[in-house]
Amino acid sequence: MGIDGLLTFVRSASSEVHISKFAGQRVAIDASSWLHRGAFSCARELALGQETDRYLRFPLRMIAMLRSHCVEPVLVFDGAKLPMKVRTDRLRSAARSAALQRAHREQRDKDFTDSITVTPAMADRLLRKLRESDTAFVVAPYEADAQMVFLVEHGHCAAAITEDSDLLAFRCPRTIYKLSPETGYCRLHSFDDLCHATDSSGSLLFDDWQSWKTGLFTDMCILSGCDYLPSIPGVGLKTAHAALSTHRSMQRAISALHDKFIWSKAQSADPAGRAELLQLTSEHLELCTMCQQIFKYATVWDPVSAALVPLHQLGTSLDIRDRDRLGPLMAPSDAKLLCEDGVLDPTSLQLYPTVEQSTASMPKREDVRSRFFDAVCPRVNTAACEPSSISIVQQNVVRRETAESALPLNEGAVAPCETDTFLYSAGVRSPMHFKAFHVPLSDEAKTAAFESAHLFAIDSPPCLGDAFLQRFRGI
DNA sequence: TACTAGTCGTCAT
DNA sequence: CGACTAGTA
Repeated sequence: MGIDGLLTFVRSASSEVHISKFAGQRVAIDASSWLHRGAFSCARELALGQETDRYLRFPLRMIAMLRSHCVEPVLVFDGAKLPMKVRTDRLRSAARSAALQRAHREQRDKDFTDSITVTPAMADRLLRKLRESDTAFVVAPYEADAQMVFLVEHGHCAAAITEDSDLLAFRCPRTIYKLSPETGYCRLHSFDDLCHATDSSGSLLFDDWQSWKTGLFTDMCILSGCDYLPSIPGVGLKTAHAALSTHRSMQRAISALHDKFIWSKAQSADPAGRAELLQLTSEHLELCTMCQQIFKYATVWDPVSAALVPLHQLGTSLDIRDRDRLGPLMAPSDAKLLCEDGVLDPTSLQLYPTVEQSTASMPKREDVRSRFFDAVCPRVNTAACEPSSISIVQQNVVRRETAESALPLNEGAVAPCETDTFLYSAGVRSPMHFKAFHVPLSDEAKTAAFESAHLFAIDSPPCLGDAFLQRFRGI
């Protein structure tokens, strides 16, 4: 998905350049897309579970190509899945499994390549190569897209290289698409150049660019359907653009689109359904507002402060449920190991198996980080590599179990849950899967729990889209 | 005219 | 993931 058709829509505001335009500068790379392309060279082996690392060739070749033009890459890896994205992820992984089934049956090349999945293990192997070659990297806590935009906006990188149109929705200042591995030519989209974008008849797409720049452009992407939320059936980029051009706000555009949709279904006169339709409209607006927040405040890693921060400064404080939709925070020590050191699986927050073995024999860890951030970040704390407590509690996956005395209760892993009960973890560090136990705690323990700001509970995230779409289709 | 659903290519020999 | 296209309202 991404934003379907967006790159074509704004093509007039992009330009063909050579990558050497960025000579002497750093660029952020969407590492997953390079791993994905690399995996084509060994799709069959990967599908059959055979040992191979040929998928590393392509990314390494691309890195060499960039360096040959004096462009220094910073590879940005995907982190954990955002709760709002489960719908899209589920669709994609279902398609991959289906392809894998067919591949096993019919042994067709196409099915093998369709089944390609970039796994954390593959990312781990690339990360190791990057350390060997002193290549900079960042592991995003959640969306690599948001992380790349942060690096570009804060001047760590001059541009982002990707194939995903979401970077424009994130308002990335400079994005490079279609970088040719052979020639080094590519298509550059500068966000501010969008003010010159025209349609096929040559008229300006974004009149009063300032208002598009500050929000309407992203609103257009959301309304046309993004990874976090499907669109109203029949609404694509053109319609979203037209509605926002006329109405100039998400709220009014949604109202207008709903009216139009309902008119087209010729049911506007039904008085019984009217109240429910109003309800649907306001729910849709709320879902779109959540998407706005993700595109603006998604959780990213700030290499300078060595902390998880929102992509942009949060104007107002959000309630905890809204906050966690942007990507739950985690223990600072975990965030550092994950994002800067790249030694944790983003989903489980467990050390990669291979790394765990080497930690067991207590090797030096100084070479673990990327060169680029050495200057701004302190040394790795080896002690922090020991598996410790979980840092995030996601109530919808908590399996409530009775506490048993035999279980080792790690320090710190406490989250306020009910009045007198706290969730106390048993040392599993994944924000997505873990066991927790209801344990009554002493007052001191409660105080300690509240004082550890990084420990908290979140409500079950909604699986967006499905129910919403069904209700629309039911009209 | 615009949206949709489907197909194809991404590597690399 | 995007690009491209034939089919549809």
